[in-house]
Parts: sequence; structure tokens; C-alpha cells
Amino acid sequence: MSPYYKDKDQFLVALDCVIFGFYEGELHLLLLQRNFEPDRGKWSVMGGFLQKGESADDAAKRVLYELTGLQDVYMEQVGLFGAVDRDPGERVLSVAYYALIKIEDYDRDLVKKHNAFWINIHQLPPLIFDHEEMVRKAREKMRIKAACEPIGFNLLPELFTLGQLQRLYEVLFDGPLDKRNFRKKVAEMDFIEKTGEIDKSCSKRGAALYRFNDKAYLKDPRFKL
Amino acid sequence: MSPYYKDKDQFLVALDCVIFGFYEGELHLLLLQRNFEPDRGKWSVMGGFLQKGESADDAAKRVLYELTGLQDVYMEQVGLFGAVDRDPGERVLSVAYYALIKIEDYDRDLVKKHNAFWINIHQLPPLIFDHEEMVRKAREKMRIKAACEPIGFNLLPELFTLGQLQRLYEVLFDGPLDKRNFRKKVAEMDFIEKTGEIDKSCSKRGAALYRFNDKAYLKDPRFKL
DNA sequence: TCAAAAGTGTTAAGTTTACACCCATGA
DNA sequence: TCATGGGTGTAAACTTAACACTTTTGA
Repeated sequence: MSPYYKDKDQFLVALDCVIFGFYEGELHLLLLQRNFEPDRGKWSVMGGFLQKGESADDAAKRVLYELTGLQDVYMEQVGLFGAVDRDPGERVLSVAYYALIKIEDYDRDLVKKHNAFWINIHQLPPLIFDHEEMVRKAREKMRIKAACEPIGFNLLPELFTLGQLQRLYEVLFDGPLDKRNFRKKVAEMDFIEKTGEIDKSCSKRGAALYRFNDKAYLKDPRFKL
Repeated sequence: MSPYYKDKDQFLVALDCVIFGFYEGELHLLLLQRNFEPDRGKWSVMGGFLQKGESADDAAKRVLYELTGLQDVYMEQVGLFGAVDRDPGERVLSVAYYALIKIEDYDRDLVKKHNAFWINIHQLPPLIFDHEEMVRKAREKMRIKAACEPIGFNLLPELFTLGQLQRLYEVLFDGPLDKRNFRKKVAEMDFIEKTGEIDKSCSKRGAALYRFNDKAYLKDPRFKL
């Protein structure tokens, strides 16, 4: 180490990943029931340690991959959690991220192996350390982003109905939306494309399936629900 | 160290502080021209290293205090900057913060001692490492916050004119505001109080001085410019 | 006397909200 | 046949944007 830095303290740095999924009209988090110490049996978000030679963003992707087998996932940093006693065992800094995943895609075996479960966001158990604050901040940050950028589509399948889309935004913004007003706005966004296909699973009548066209969005990025 | 953590890598952690100030109708940053290695002579934001036994937030306050002599300053975390090669000398993680200070309050001697200068935000020199990205993200985060919470007052003196306030928000939002519309909105916010005092320094005619009443704001926090 | 910033209301345009009924189908 | 979610338009309320002249006073 260069002399300039050599008398400075060094720290363990963890990555913690708040993983959002959407199914059955509800927002869920992928949480681990720890089968290892410390705090065996308690609930936490998925974490791991930063390693020499990897960036924080890469480490967060690795941690997500280890649990879900997914790559190229929408992730954002929530921030650094740096309270001295946040981990009672040892001084550990943690960088929290959130991820939005399509819930049909993840690797069931990996998740089972980690003893992880999808928990409805309205029925969260107590979490270890400062993980509840991480979840709160992740949700808030995601909500703000979702209000002005079309990130919600990362939580939906490739093809989705307007009913699903509306329900997603009702859950994200935590309040009912008017169906006609909602559809009026969607119709104005050219990057939300009707595919011609019909979904028969959600309703008896069947509903038109739509797709988010990210190239069209980049050409004309006007999003506001 | 407990056995569970002992084989994990450890990291140097820096704090970097993007310090905003407002005077002469312009937004400025307090930047250091480094008179020490590495990168002597180059420009950077104020930084320091995290120490054992202090939280990241406390360390950021310390770093700000060391440069300005100010305490109880509005600060927000921008995020962790964790690229592997961000500091070419050594692997150093950095947690960036931004601070909003009343520019008439800081300690001139400390600033001089650190070889720091107020630089107009539109005339920034190249900065070392990833400090330009820190500044960009800090500005963006501050802008978003300033749009829905009354944090701008941290950049103004206790007493200010409506002209100063409007100019501040024009600078923050980077565009002209209509004077009559602006004043109409300010008049609706009961926590922006006319003091009865008159400022004669900004104009020949004199302008009414206002004050931000934070207790009144907490009672009825409706802010939107 | 004039330059410079302070102060003051109204109208048009645009956006948001509220609201109710028919449709197609599987059970 | 009925319960379920899909699909559709209009009018009122509200918000935002545009706009010009008078006042005061120090230089």
C-alpha cells in the first residue's frame, strides 16, 4: 500500500440486495431465513461481502445472481449504511441495492438452497440489523423512480394486460387508480404497444396483451402515470 | 474479529463532500486545489477517510467541519462510489455527501488553509477521480429534493428577499420563473414569513425581507414551487 | 431623470379528476 | 344466467402559464 494511505483504517463492506417481485397483484420481497450464524432463524435480505477486485455494482450483481440465477436485472443503489453498531457482531459497512425482477424467471433451486421466500410487502417479518430501514429506503427510492421513469415493466412479464399494469402501479403508489384515466394515459404512450395477442388467464372475456418497447421509449421518453 | 468475518476483504473508505453555496445570484461549489499528493495541483471536492468508531454520517460531518468550521449543516448522502480503479493510487471506496451552507457563515481561515475556493457551478475545472460524477449526482439529487422539500433555505441567509429566493430556484431548476406566478405561490406558503424588515442592499427601492419558519412548515408541510 | 429591482391580477390553456354502463366468456 | 374482469367518453374542477405596467430611490 502506498505510504499516503497506510495509516488509514480499513473496513468490511457488505452488499445487501432488496429484491422486488410482483405476482397475484401484490408486491413481494425475496427474503432469507438465515440458516447460519449470526442470527440463525431470523429474516434478512440477501447479502454478501465485497471482494477485492470487484466494483460495488458488480458485487451487488453477483449477490443477486447467487440467489436468483438472474443476470441483466434492473438494479439501483440505495446507499451506504454506515452506523457503527449496525451489525452487532463486527463493524461492517453495507451498500444496499434494490432489484426489480420478473418473478417467473428466477431459479427455484437456488432460492430453495438459500432458504429464501417471497414475502408480501404488507406482511414482512421483523428483519435483522438495519434491513428494515434498507427496505423502507429501497421502496421509497423505487417509488420515486417509478413515478417518472418506466421501470415498473421490469416487474412484469414480457407481455402483460392493462389490468396487470394498472394493478402494479396501484401497488407501487399505494392507492387506487381510475381505470379510464389510466388507460387514457397509457394510450398516449406510444412505447406501450398492443401486441394483438390475447390473455385468457386473467379474465373470462380475455384481455389484450401489451408490451413495453424500450427502443420506442428512448426515442420519445415521456412517461408520467 | 469473529471467525465468521475473518476471511473477508477489507477496504479503505473515504468520505467526499460536495459543498454548495449561493451568492451573487449563482450556485457555487467549494473546491480544493490539492497541495498534497497524489495529484498535487488538481481540483477535488473535500474528502477524508472513515475512521473506526465513527459512523459514515458522522465522518461526513467531520470532513465538512474540518474545511468550513460549520456544524448542524443540511447534508444528504449521494451514494457509494465503488469502481475498482476510481482512485488510481489504491483501492478506495468513497461515500459522497452533499452539503448546503449559508455562504456568509463559513470559516475563511480554514478554507484558506485547505487551499479551497468557491467556484461557479457553470465554470468548474476538471476534477480528479470520479469527483465530476459525484458533483453531477449530488446536483441531481439536490434538485429533486429541492423540488418537493424546502431545503433551498439552507443556502440563503436567515432573512432574504423574494428576488433572492426566486433567483435561487431559477438557478436550482435551471430556467427562468415568472415573477408574479412565483410570488403567488410563495404567498400561499404560510411558513415563508414576511418580517417587516427591509433590505436596501439589493435594490434602490428596497425589498421586504422574509424568513423561513421551519416550525410552521412542520405543522403544514405543503411545498411546491 | 433614468436605470434597476420591487411589487401587483386576470385570463386562457392545459391537466386532472370524477363518474357509469355495456361486453364477452367460463363456470 | 350470472359473476368477473375488459373495455369505453365527457364534463367539471383545478392548476399552470402567459402577460405589462406602476413604484421607489440612488446614482
